[in-house]
Amino acid sequence: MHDIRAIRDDPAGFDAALARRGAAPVATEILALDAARRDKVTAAEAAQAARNAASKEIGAAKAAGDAAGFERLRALVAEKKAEIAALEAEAKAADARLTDLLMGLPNLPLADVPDGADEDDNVELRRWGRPRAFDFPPREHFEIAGVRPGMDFETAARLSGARFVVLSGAIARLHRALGQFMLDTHVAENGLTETWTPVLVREDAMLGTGQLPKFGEDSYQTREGWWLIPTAEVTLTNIVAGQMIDGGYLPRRYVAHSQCFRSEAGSAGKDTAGMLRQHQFEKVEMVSIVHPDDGRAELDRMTRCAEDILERLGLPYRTVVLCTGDMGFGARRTHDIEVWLPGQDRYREISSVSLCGDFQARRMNARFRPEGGGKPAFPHTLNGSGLAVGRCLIAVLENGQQADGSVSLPPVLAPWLGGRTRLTRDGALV
RNA sequence: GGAGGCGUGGCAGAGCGGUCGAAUGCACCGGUCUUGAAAACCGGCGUGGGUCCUGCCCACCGUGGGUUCGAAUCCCACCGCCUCCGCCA
Repeated sequence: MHDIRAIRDDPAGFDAALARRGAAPVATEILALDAARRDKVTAAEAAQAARNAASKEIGAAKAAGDAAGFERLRALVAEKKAEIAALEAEAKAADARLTDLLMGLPNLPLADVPDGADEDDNVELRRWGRPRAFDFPPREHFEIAGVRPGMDFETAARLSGARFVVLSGAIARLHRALGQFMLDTHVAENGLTETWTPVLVREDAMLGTGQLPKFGEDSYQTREGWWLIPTAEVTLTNIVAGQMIDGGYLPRRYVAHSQCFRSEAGSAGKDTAGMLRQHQFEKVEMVSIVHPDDGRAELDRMTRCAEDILERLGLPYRTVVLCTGDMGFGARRTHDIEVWLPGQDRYREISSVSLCGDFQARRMNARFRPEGGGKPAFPHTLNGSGLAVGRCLIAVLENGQQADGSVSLPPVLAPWLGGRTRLTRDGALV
């Protein structure tokens, strides 16, 4: 959510920043609602002050035995009371309209974010590794001989429908190894705090991080009203919701390995083969809560944490900065990391790291008290995948595949695979 | 699922119809003392909003209603949390 003062101070600048994201101007409407709200608030407060003054006199009138004065003041208070109720109702209505409007507005891009309409306008920051030269046509992950016994979409369809998978044997273990490797690496090497959270959350949590109110279609909700998290960003970030954080407690850096659930509404027909796009998947997620001065540096740090995982796995990637048209709702700047998938002959998103500024902190009412005293302020929040486990599994399989249908696995995973480093063409770990 | 209890400032915790924006303690920020620190003592210290802004005003004791001249205090509803019993991984 945006700071109404910032909009008051520079409505044109606000609209201009929104326009970079392709959003229509709203500052005029916001300021009109804000002005109406303040008019009502001011009027209501004046009436309240009058009532309070009369209330005080009542005591004196009664004590003095001034029956006439008492009745007169009593009538005045009754009159003000009705007036206050009416004005407060109007102020509240204006405030609700304003909040609804503000809660539906996306965050503003930072100045250094490139303008653009869609992913084609994203700007590459760097590349790491070189895609391997194959002396045979590389297959997609679900076509590789050694993979097929352990990746069962038919059974998953019977159980759950499209966009689900049953993993078994070596593939299930490799999948588990990847998640553990990522989590252990972030904790041991990057100083993040291992966290385990619910995957069912209240509506407030979804509002806080920005999945709601606009994107309810993308997530699942239970009969009891809980939402299934589409990412652990929701729970990790909302850890500080409603809190007053001691300034010395920042930065907070969390990491969690969780199930994620997405309805993929609007993705019909996209990535239907294989396990690239599933309704349920695993992700290792990083979240940082930092001092406002440290947000930009933290974005780079977090991006490096994610890139580091791919480098340890020996998977070629490129890092792009999303253009204004491709950024998510709550982001001010986003770095996507795309891993090379030989089977698709292209880079595909495997991580997205975003700096949200105080946008989510305002929605969550998460504040910190600066060290050395001072007014409470909003911290800045960041979130990033480190990494999407299912997609990483795909990348490991496709990049390591051999002509005979076996797969060479990254040596770094051996400790989580009982020392094994290869998947045979029959689907065994050796 | 059944029964009961509780929601007050950063935290703990009083208050139970007016003198309460709210005692007290802790934490925090000054200051005295000290070579320095601690202790002790003195002072300060909630949040948000409005405004004709070196000030003044308004609101806020989970949320929303109600009773009353007047509500943190009484009543109702809702939300949340806790405890016990049942069930259960």
